[in-house]
Amino acid sequence: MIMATKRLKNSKKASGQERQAGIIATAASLFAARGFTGTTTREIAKAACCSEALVFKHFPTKRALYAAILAEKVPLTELLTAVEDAAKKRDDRLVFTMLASHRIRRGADPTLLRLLLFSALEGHELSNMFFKNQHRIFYDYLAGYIEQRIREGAFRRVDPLLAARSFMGMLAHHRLLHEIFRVPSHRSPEDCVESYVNLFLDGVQAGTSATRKTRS
Amino acid sequence: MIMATKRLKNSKKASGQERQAGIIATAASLFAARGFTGTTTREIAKAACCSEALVFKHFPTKRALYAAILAEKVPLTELLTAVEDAAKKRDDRLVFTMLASHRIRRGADPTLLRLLLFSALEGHELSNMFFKNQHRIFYDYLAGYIEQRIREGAFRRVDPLLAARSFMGMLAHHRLLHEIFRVPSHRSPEDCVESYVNLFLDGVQAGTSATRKTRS
DNA sequence: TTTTGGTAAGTAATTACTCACTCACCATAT
DNA sequence: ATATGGTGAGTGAGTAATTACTTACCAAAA
Repeated sequence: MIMATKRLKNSKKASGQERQAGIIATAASLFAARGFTGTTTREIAKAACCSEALVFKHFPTKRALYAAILAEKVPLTELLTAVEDAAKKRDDRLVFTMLASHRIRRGADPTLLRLLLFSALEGHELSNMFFKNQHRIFYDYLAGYIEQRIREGAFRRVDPLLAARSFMGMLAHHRLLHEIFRVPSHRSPEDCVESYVNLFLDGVQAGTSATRKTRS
Repeated sequence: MIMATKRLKNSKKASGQERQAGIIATAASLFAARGFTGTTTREIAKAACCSEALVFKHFPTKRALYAAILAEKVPLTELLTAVEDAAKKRDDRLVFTMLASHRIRRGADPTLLRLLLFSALEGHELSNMFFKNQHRIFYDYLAGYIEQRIREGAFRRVDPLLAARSFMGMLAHHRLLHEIFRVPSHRSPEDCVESYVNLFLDGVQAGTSATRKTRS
């Protein structure tokens, strides 16, 4: 999880932007591993293979470096356009499976989840924005989709926001168990995704005319 | 959340046990609020209305004090016997509603949840035990109940453990949103509990002969 | 030569933890 | 009644190490 940014021995200097990006990446994994108060600027410098002074040349304070990390946007356009495509075809199963697979997959990196939780627990001011970009965007989108499917009669009349949160809750809890609490899994990620999607879709489709694909 | 242990002005000394319990309670709320590395022994002493030296008379190190907090058991017998009662009557709705209401309720104290998350993120050795006592006990019990109901034909053939985690995931996510990320709620706790229980029961009862109580 | 990338060696403040030391209280011997 | 000595509760003033951050300076490009 923590890895030093190796620098080539013969190239003495890196460009300013490279260095800055390197420091951000290195610090992000340290903050994710140990939290804000648990990480020292000395550790960051050492892991980034430079002096503490250089870190402070790029970022006025430790908090500013932390804020720069939280403010970084994760590109999600690829996933969202693919989901949008499935949504247009009204392929409920695919929509939910894609979202679930994006969160639950083999070798998932717990860094962002840990950053998210640490920032919220430690009460950083940018925590809310980070939460919105990383998490809320999913269940807000999902709530919109569910609302539409209810109007179309494909789902029963549930509270769309609560239903979306329920589904995201299953996924978040799953990640919490395995990535944070280190609970060993007795099923493959794909099996888990399928189970969660089945459970949820059966819940929202109960009593409607929607056909459920049978499982083996 | 954080409150100093007030001592009466005329009674100069407290008994050893009282002091120890007071320090534990005070430190627990501080650790929950700011984490282990984010809390100083000076703050703990000040909040407990005594000197730092006295804190170290009771606990050899800061970590030992933290460990004493995590090792404390929360009495859950009252809830579990009540749930056991509903389980005997095969009142599925009541079983799930009681468990959900215990987690989601007005004025719920986020202290234990914060301690749980902080201890896991910061990687304390006792974190697993704390997790087991605080959380795992619920979904392990629930998994057993679900397994039984499947055998009885009341629930469809789902993976009991995954199903139990799904339900607990809805609740954990709900608490995370409101108690940690401070997302305002648009529904009452009771409404949320009802929605979650309905959604879940419809999911596991789909295709069985189980009757679902209609909602307004 | 000026700008840029980089650092060694500081600083004052804070950290967990220790030590030498009171003080109140209480049973018992005088 | 009162002096005696023991004990547990409690603390002020430290300690060495670590913290975030600064200053003065250097070397290699441009």
